[in-house]
Amino acid sequence: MAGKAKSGNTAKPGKAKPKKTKAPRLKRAPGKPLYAQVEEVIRRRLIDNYWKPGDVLPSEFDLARELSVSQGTVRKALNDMVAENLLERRQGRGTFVSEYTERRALFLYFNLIGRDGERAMPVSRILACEQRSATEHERDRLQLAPGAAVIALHRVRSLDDKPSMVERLTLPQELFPGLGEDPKLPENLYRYFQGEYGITVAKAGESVRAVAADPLEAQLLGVMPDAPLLEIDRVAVTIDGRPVEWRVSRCNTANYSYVAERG
Amino acid sequence: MAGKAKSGNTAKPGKAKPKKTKAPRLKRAPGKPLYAQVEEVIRRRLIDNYWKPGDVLPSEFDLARELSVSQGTVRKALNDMVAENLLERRQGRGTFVSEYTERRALFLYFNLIGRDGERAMPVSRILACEQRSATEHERDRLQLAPGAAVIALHRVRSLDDKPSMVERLTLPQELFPGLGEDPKLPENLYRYFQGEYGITVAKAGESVRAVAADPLEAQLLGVMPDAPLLEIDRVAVTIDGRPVEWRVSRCNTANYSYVAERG
DNA sequence: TAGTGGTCTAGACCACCTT
DNA sequence: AGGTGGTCTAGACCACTAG
Repeated sequence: MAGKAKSGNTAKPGKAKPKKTKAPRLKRAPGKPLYAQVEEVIRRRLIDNYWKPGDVLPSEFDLARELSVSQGTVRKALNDMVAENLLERRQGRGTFVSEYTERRALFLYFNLIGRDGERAMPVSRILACEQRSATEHERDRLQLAPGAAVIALHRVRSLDDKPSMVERLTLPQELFPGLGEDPKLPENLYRYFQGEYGITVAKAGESVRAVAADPLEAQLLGVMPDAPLLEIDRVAVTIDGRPVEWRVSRCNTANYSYVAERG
Repeated sequence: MAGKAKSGNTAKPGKAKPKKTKAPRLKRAPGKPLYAQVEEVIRRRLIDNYWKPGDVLPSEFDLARELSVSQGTVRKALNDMVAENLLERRQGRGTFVSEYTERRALFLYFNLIGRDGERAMPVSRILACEQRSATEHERDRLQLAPGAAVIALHRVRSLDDKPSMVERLTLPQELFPGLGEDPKLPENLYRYFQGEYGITVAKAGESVRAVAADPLEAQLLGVMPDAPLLEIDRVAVTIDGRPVEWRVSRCNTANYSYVAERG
């Protein structure tokens, strides 16, 4: 998965199916419950891109037969993975691998909402894109080896036509070869990562602070220097926990606020 | 539940058990699944304080017999409520109503962490406490009728002995009679609400912005006026969705940051 | 009509905790 | 030893979606 991928497999997988990690014939005992083993098998196939976002999985009965467990055990495993947002189930249709729909991207990974409670889709303008050695801080956040290369993006995002966020993204160069060459990147980056590089972002940790706008940010966002900005520091990781993106956003929260649910 | 309660029933309920909303003998059909009806019964008993935080529930079999459903249906209902943080299950022990332990309070409702990743317990000092008519904004947040009275608290909270947050809390006076008279309130307010007033906070919604410190805040926190502060606006609600506390915290995030998980 | 997931049941056995 | 929740199975029926 490291080479010079970039295939563009948004729709049909053709016939070159990636490896299916063989049918394991699960047996109980090893300390782990059966349903956990079922989850591991399915998770592995998601990681290996054997099943891709949008794909439909075999039915509960088929999976149960393949893995030599009961349908109820498969059901528990699938429902657990639904709770993790990895799968979606639709009655009468089947079980699907979660996709990065606009709605989902907005709801899961874009948490600025307006005074009216509406989420607005941002519009981005790239200011700079370079490829260079990772700084120590970047290596730390992305778990990279010394000397590793990164792609660094700098962009401004507007909400309702008003520049509202300044973002700096750092990506491991090894995982995203050629990404910087594309002058226009789509707004839904995580879907692009999945479609172009087979990299699926499964979750992200965010830490938020208040900071003062530096002169450049102030100019870009049309605020006074030292105006308060909300800084969102996010590391996005794949299903297997590898960090694949570090993003620091500085937002003018005069008209928008960052939301979270607790409990 | 409105009177002049304040009983102090932290441990034993004595013999004056609150009403148990009778055994309903559930039957399938009304559009709602059986397990959802089981959840409603249990939820109602939590709301009515028939079962209080720390109490142990009857076993799955006993509940199943009482409600005339199968043990598996009760199990699904209980597990759903565990996912909502309302219940906790311990193998070999039983099913318990969630308590506001220090750990739980910190983990669920205190989301400032230090650079080292540690959560510190804050120490509060009350600056003012008054009882007055709710403003329009307060009535809106707490869903109060015009003319309703509120208790307004103003306090400073320190982390590692350094004043780090200025908080304004607004509580419906009707729900917390006599609260202002207690000169020293405990650090874990939500446990106090439960123990003294029988009011259980089940979840909270937060919205976060960056703001500039006003002169008073700057003085209290030892920062320059207009320094950037993180404003956390939280409304806490009970199990049945009634808002019971509005809290606005303004935090110096020079040494702490607000964390959230996404996905 | 056939196939899917959703609900519900009944029963077996295991792992853990208490006594 | 007895009781609790945790796992696993097998089978029935329902609700929804599709062709």
